[in-house]
Amino acid sequence: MTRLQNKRNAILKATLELLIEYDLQSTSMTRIATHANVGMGTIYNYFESKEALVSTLFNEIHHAMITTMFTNYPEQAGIQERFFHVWRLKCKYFIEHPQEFIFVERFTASPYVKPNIDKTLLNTLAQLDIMFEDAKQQGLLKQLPKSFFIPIVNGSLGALIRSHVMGTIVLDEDAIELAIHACWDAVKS
Amino acid sequence: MTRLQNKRNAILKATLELLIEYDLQSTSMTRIATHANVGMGTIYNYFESKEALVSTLFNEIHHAMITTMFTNYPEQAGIQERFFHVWRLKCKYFIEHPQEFIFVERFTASPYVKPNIDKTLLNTLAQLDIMFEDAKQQGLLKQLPKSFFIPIVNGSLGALIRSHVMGTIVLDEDAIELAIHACWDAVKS
Amino acid sequence: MTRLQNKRNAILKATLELLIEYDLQSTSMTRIATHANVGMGTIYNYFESKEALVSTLFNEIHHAMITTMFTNYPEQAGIQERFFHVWRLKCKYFIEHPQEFIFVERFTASPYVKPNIDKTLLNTLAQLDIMFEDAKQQGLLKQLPKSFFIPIVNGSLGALIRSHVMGTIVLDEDAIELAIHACWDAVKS
Amino acid sequence: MTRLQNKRNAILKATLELLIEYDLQSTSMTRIATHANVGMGTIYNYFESKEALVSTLFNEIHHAMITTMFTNYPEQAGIQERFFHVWRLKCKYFIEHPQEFIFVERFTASPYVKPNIDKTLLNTLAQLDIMFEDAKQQGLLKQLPKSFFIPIVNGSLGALIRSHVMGTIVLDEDAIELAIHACWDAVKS
DNA sequence: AATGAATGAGTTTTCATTCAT
DNA sequence: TATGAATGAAAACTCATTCAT
Repeated sequence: MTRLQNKRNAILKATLELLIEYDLQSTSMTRIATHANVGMGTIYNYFESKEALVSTLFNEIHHAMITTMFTNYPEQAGIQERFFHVWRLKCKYFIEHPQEFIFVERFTASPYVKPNIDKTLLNTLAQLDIMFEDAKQQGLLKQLPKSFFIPIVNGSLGALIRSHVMGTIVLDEDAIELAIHACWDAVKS
Repeated sequence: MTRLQNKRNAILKATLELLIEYDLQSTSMTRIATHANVGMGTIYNYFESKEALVSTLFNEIHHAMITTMFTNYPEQAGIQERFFHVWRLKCKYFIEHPQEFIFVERFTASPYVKPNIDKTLLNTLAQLDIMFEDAKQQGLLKQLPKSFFIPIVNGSLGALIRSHVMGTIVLDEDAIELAIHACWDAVKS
Repeated sequence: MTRLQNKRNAILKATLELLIEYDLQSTSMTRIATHANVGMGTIYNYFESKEALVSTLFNEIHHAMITTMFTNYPEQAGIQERFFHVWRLKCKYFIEHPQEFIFVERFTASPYVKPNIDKTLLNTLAQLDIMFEDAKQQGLLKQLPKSFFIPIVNGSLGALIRSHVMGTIVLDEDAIELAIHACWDAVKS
Repeated sequence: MTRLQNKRNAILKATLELLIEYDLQSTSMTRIATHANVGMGTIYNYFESKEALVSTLFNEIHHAMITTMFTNYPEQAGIQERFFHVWRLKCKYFIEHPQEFIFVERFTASPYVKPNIDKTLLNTLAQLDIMFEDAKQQGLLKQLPKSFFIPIVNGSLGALIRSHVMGTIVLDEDAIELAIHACWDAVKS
């Protein structure tokens, strides 16, 4: 079983590494197999098709990111503490996994990947809504529709992570705190 | 010449329309030609290759967006007026051109397109730096490296535009003002 | 147009020639293309898929055979004359086109080909029913269900043609007449 | 040994069942193994290759059919009795084994199967020649080359069996007798 | 300039067969 | 013996590009 998981993981890793550097079309199955040190046909023992492989990779990263964001989530703490917790972990996750960030950015909203968000994930994500709802109740937020807040925060931080990954800024721990603070200022009343 | 431009434009339009719905690989040159009501070989009278076609489309949209952003730019006005001017126009441009937005989002950072930012464009964009520099001089900005500000603002607004285009929020004129205001709060000290 | 038909015909001819000698699976599209003196992709300009190509070949031969059988069909003549006319022409058609015979035999009832019998063909074939119906009315036939007669005749003649094509018998014009006579004896009361 | 034979038979049965419904190429070894409730590699303990498996199946059915045809063969009886005996049993065999009929029809004359008619079988089949020779001696047959008679009879009956298996006619015991009678009329002088 | 049939390199995918367990 | 994951050769098919008209 360990061996099997190794093959599967090697294939996913190879796919990730190739796709952040090359085109989808020039990242051929043969190339992936070679890069993963695996026979070509082996990929098809683990994934139905190239599309399924790329989609699986996408969904696994997405899942890992969200799971990370809510690790040790202080459900009972104050708004700001919850706010900072979630986005701090998101930033850290992608700064530690820059390839995953590039990949997810590139394939979000691509017609090629079939997103597969399961119930567990949706339940987890519901915490964000609860947080913003609580914040609204306490009059902490700007007079904007609720659905505006996540894009505002996510958008800024995503763009900063991209800049960091591209090397145009350095997003260390201090900078992350300042950045999240800026996002908080953006949404707070 | 008008006829020729018509063909060229028809090809670009067809490419845009197909690429926001379909994959790069499944958007074949034949399909583009058919959709543009043009012979297959005709595309090659206007564009060197598929890559050149897609890159041209990308760069023309990019160019149009930036040109729009700085139309009637009040170079001598106050910081906030300049700040709002630029991003208001960006929002409006993409809300009026949702297909262009989707396309640009999808192909920014794709290894397939070759961005071609010319001098004029760079000069125009330099105005943003000037604005943030002026703002910093006047002590209006947070204590963050200068290169943080554009991602913060651009990221938020981009995400909001995406939400609007996807139909999860409505970004009308009032909402745009509020959103830019939020971004200003994010960067202001 | 002539050129185009030539390519199409060359492809069909090559497919026929290869399929009577080799397996379906070892008759690759590349092999067909080479044999037809045509580029590989060209096949796909004329046929949707390998399956479509083989099915088309099958249906065209089938069509040609039936059309041949009813050429100058003496609709008003006596039963025997009509009977001999049809089967004599079928025998002659396949003796002149042995490859077509082998191919049709091999792919009749194969799950691979999709038979496509159009209305015209069905109307033509209805003549057989009419003939046997007339014969029955005149009390010329054995006391057997009507649907037995065609298999009886067709089966015998088909097997004889196969033997001829395989070289174990010689089915010349005289032998054809004798064979059809035998078939007539089989069905006549 | 019984267990082993069971596996072998399960594999042959699975092959038969799949091949009458699906293509040779889409009837993969994996599919056969799954259908036979047997491990993939197990097939190769009993058969050298896919080709050997299919050929074996073909030859075993062929063997069974011929053996059946000559069970209790009344070597000393009159021509007609022998004639009816043989073909009656062939009809019955295939009506009781419709899958075998479809399979044999499909793979007779396929370049894929390697027919393997052993001496015993040939000796058995020689009885047919003897019967027709005797008939000829007694002046019972038409003035046709001897090699014409078997195709005439076999062809008709095969076509009738096919019609029965396809459901377009019903070939019950009475109909079989009438059909063989028709064949006798075809060959008799 | 406009066209689209022809092309074959390059891609995804299948599947018979092997072999370590 | 029985197994089925691993393999890669070989297949079908796509599609950017060319070029004769």
